[in-house]
Amino acid sequence: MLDIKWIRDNPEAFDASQKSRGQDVFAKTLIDLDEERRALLTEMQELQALRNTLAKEIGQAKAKGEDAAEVAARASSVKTDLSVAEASANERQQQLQDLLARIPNVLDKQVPEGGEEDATVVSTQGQVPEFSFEPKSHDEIGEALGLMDFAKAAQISGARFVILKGALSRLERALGAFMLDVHTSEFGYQEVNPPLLVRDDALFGTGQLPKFEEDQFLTTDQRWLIPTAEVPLTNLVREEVLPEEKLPQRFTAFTYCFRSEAGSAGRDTRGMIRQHQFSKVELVSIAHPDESEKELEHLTKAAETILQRLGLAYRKILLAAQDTGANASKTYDLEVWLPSQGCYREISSCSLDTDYQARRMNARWAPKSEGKKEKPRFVHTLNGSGLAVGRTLVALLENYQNEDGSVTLPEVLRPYMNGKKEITSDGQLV
RNA sequence: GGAUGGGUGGCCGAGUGGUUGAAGGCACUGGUCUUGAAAACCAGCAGGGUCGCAAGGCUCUCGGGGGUUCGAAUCCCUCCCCAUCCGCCA
Repeated sequence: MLDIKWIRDNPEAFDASQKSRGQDVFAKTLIDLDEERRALLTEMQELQALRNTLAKEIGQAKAKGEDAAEVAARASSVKTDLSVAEASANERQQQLQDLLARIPNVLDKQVPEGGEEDATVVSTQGQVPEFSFEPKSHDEIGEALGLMDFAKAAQISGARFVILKGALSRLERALGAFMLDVHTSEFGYQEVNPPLLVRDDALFGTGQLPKFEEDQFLTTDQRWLIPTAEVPLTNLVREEVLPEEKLPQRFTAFTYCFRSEAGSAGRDTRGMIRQHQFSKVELVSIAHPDESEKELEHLTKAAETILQRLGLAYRKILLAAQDTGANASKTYDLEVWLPSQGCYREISSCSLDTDYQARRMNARWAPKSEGKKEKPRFVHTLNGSGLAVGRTLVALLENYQNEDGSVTLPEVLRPYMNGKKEITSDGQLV
């Protein structure tokens, strides 16, 4: 959520950002609406003041035992006017709120113009593997191992589900544990095991509601399956006022995520790239506004470290305007090399959301300053995948596959795989 | 799911229709005292909105929303949350 006052003071900056994003709401609409709202508000408040004065008079008169009938009659008519004024002020207020709730964050100045093709490649790391044979796709490998079953998953749950078994099931668990260990022991994140079902307010707080309702799964009791652990993790600070010295707060969680994938019909239909349910290790930082830029680098580095340790080739890109999510002022994507597709595919998305989410969930911090007492201010929130576990498994299978169909396990994972080095072509761990 | 009791400022807690945005305490900030610290004492200390150059004014907020009333933290309705007991259950 943006601050209407900020928009009032910076209409050009707001419009420039909206234009870059390809949005069609501009400052003038909002400012006009806000002006009307404020006029109505003033009117309403004057009537409230009058009401309060008269009510006090009545109270005083009664205390002295005097007759207050005349004042009471006046008060009664004020009451009628007031209810009309309140109704129109509230209506305008609601209109403005509804509009603001759907407006995306203001883009950082560094964000390049354009769409998907216009991302800036920040760095490219690791060695793209060369194969002396035609590399297979992860789903071919997994099915050949007998450890990945899309057909049965479809029978049980429908399209966009998968069943992992044996070594692959274990591999997913190992990856989650490995990632959590790195983040908690090396990057200062606290491991959290959050709820996977959340209320409207939580989703509103992180910005999935009201605009992206159709991407979520809603349960029969009006709770939502989390599309990412970003939702419960960021909401950990909702309605809090954190002391300055407690910043930054860093949280990580290994959870399942659920997405309806409405509107992505036909995309990534094969394999486990795009599923209704997938596991992810999420990173969330709650930061001081002056430190948030730096915190984004810290968070992204944590995610990159996983890729590096796993020996996967990847690149880091800065998303262009139209590809940057509504919450974010700036987003880095990490893309991992997938031999079967011969290209880099998103495996992590690390965003600085500035105070956009904090405003929605009223998450603040109290500045600590000598002598002077300052008002609480909104924190900055950041989130990133560190990493998408399902896609990491995909990348491992493809990048570490051997010609005979076996898959070598990277060194760092072996302690998490009972010391085993390889998944053999018949699906055994050895 | 049933029953009961609760939700008040950063925290604890008083307050059951009338100048109560709210006693008291803790925490915090400043000061006095002290070589320094502690203690003691004095003072300050909620947030949002809106008007105003400012000083400051007005207004809203006692879990959320709605209602009764000239006037609501206090009465009514509804929803949410917490606690305890019973039932059910991984």
